[in-house]
Amino acid sequence: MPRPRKFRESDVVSSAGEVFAVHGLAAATLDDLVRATGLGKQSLYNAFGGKRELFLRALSEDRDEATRAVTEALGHDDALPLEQIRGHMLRMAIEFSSTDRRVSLTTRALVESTGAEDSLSTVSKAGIEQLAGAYAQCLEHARENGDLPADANVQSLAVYFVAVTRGMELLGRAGVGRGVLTAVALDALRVLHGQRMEAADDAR
Amino acid sequence: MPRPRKFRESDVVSSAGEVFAVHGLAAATLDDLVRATGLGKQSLYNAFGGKRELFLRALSEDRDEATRAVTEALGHDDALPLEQIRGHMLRMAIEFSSTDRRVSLTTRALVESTGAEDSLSTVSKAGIEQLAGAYAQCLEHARENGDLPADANVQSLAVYFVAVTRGMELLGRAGVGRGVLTAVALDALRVLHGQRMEAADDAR
DNA sequence: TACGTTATTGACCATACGGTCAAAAACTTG
DNA sequence: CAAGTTTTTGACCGTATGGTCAATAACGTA
Repeated sequence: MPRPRKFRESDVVSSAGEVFAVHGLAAATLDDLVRATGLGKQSLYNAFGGKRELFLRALSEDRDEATRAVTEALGHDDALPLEQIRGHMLRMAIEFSSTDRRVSLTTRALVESTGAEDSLSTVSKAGIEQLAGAYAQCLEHARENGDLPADANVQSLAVYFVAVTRGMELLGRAGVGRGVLTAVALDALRVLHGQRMEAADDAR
Repeated sequence: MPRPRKFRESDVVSSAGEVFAVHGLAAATLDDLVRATGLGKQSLYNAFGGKRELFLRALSEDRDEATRAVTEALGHDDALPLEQIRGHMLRMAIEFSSTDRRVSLTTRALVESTGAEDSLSTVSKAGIEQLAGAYAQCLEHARENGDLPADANVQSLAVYFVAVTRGMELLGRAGVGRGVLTAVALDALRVLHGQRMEAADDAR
C-alpha cells in the first residue's frame, strides 16, 4: 500500500559514489549529489540519512566491488597464480595512469577520516583487510604450487601489494604516466622472484 | 618606518601545516588556522592571501623538508647505499605506524586537487619528483658500487620507493601496525636483491 | 473508487564559512 | 616628538552549506 520508490538504491549509491570519488566527502556538496542522483534532497535524506551515511554506503559498495574485482582477477584456475598477479598489477598501472579524477573511496575515507574511531576509518580498514585477503589467497596458491618459497610470508606480501597499489594510485594522481607506472609495477613484482636471494646480498 | 610584524612567516607556515596535515585543506577552517597560528584573520590574509595560498606555502615547505630528510638519510658516505635505504624504509614503517592523525601534505594535495591544472597538483607532482630524485641518487651510488646490476633501472626503482612509502603511509592510517608495516618494508626491499632473478623464475 | 501509507517536491532555516572593512596601534625615521 | 607606513584588531557581510518542514502526489489495497 505504500507509494513505491522511483529509484533503485543501488543506482543512487553508485551515482553518489561517482561524485565522492571525484570530489571526496567533504568537498562534495549535497547539491552535487542531488544533481548526480536525480533525487531530491529529502528523498536522499529519507533513504540514506545524510551525506556521510551515503558516503559510507558508497564506500562499502566500492570496497566490495574492488575486492570482487581482485578476487576474480586472481582466481582463475587455468593460469599460474604469479602470472595472474603480474597481469593484475600491469592492469592497475594502466588504470591508475588514466587521467580521470577518480580516487578510490577507500583512499578518500582513509585520508578524510578524523580518527581511528571514525566509521570512515573502520570501514576502510576492513576494506584494506578484504583486499589483502584476496591477494593472500592467490599468493597462498602460488606457495602451494612451489612458485614461492615454502617459508614466504604470504600475509605480509599481501599487505605489501595493497600498499604498492595504493601508492601507484597516488602516483597516477600526480601525473606519473603509464610507462613509469608499468615499470613500477614490474619492479614491485620482482619481490616474488627474489625471495630466496636475501641472505646472499645481505652478507656482503 | 613601517610597523614590524609580530610573527615569523616560517613559524606561521609551520603551525598552519600542522593543522592542514591533520584536517586537510577543505576541512581546515580559517578559525582553526587563526587559533593555531595566533594571528588574526586579517593578518593571515595580509601576509599570505588566503587559506589556499597558505596551504600551498605549507605544502612547499613540507615537501622540501621531506626531500631534505630523505636526502640526508640516504646521503651518508660512510654506509652502503643499500643499507641506508633499508634503514630509511624501516624508519618509515615506524613513523607511519604512529597513531597520530597526520597525513603528509603532498598526499593531501594529491587527493584534494581538483585537476591536473590545479596548483595543488603541480606542486605535489614536483614534490614527488624531488623525492624520487633523492632515492635515485642513492640508488645510483649503489649501482656504481656494484650493489645493483649495471642495467638496473634506477629511475623506476626510485619511483617505486616513492609509491611504496605513500602506500605505507595510507596503510598506517588504516591502522596497520608497526610489525606488519615493517614486514611490508622488508618485502619492498627485496626488490633490490632479486634484480637478476627475474628471467629464471619467469621461465617456468 | 476511496483510504492509508509513503515518496516527492520545493520552500525554508540556522549556521558557519571564507573573506573584507575601517579604525586603532606600533614601530622607524627625520 | 611628530609623520608616515604597515600591522593588528574585531566587527561585519554575503553566500552557500547541510539539513528540515509541511504540503502534495502516487501507489497498492480493500
